[in-house]
Amino acid sequence: MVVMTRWLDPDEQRTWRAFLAASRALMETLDRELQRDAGMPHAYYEILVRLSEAPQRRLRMSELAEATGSSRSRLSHAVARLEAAGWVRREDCPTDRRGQLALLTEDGFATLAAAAPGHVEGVRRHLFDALSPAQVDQLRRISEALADHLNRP
Amino acid sequence: MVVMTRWLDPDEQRTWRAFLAASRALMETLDRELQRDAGMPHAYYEILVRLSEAPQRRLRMSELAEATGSSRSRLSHAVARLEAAGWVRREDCPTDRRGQLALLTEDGFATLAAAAPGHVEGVRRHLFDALSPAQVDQLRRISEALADHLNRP
DNA sequence: CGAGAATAGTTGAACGCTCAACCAAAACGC
DNA sequence: GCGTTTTGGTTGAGCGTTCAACTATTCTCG
Repeated sequence: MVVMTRWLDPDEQRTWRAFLAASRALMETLDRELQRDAGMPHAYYEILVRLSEAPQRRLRMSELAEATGSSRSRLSHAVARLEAAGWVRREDCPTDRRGQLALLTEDGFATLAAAAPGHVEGVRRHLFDALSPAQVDQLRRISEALADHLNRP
Repeated sequence: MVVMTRWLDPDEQRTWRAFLAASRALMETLDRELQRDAGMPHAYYEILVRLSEAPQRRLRMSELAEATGSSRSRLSHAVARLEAAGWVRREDCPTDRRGQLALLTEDGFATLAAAAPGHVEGVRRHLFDALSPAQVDQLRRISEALADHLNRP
């Protein structure tokens, strides 16, 4: 059966391209800043953040993957690099012999603490400073609706 | 001089993380679909789109880079691959001997035409179907403000 | 005009991500 | 209990991006 494409009208087209350009530019800017100032990509920073917030600064690999919205494979590669940098260590999971825990080292915590102010400042300058309080609220609702929608079975 | 970090308040934190998760998930979903259905990443699809819209389906490399929000290096590598696939060809620029034109081949156009309906459907399903018309409008204004802000000198 | 600066584009190495294949341990089902 | 399936995680190859270095042309202006 032939299904007609629901093309985008000019408004939708404009919205989609603006969103594409803005989100890409924002991410690239933050990524570049973090790479320059802390020597790590944003994805790695996020891993350190999640570990730092976890009880005992340790998480199962699968939980960490879930928390950072990453594939298991990506996380596995990333943790390998973070381990080589001395910022993360792996431990066997005591309750499941398949499992691995990733834990943030003192070094990793210190590196994160050093990187955080600059990065947060970047998020504020590049994102929040451009938006009114009402827009921030709108963006939150939009993003949550979107994330919800994408996670539907 | 010591500058106090302007940390994110809980609302901002929530907004930032939601935006991060949503935009990443959206891009990954569309990228995966395009890779599966058309054998190219979203970035390459965008290059073909821009070329298809240009007069005579050809653009200077630097204009193409600008239009797709890409670095010259990235574009150079990308066009090399697209050329190998037979979707794009390079030509010398007649007015500037440093310059190169990228032009969309018939094959490239056909491939784009075949990929477009599926991709547009994906954008609609994953993005617009999740939002009210008011939210679409809000997202456009937010994205344009953001892009503007990021381009300020 | 001519020297220096700016612009256009390419290249190669290093890095991060994806995908598919894989191994090991746990959970399930009869 | 034991084969099957599912889950947790890793691995290596291939691809796309970044960054810095580089060549070649054009622009600037004293």
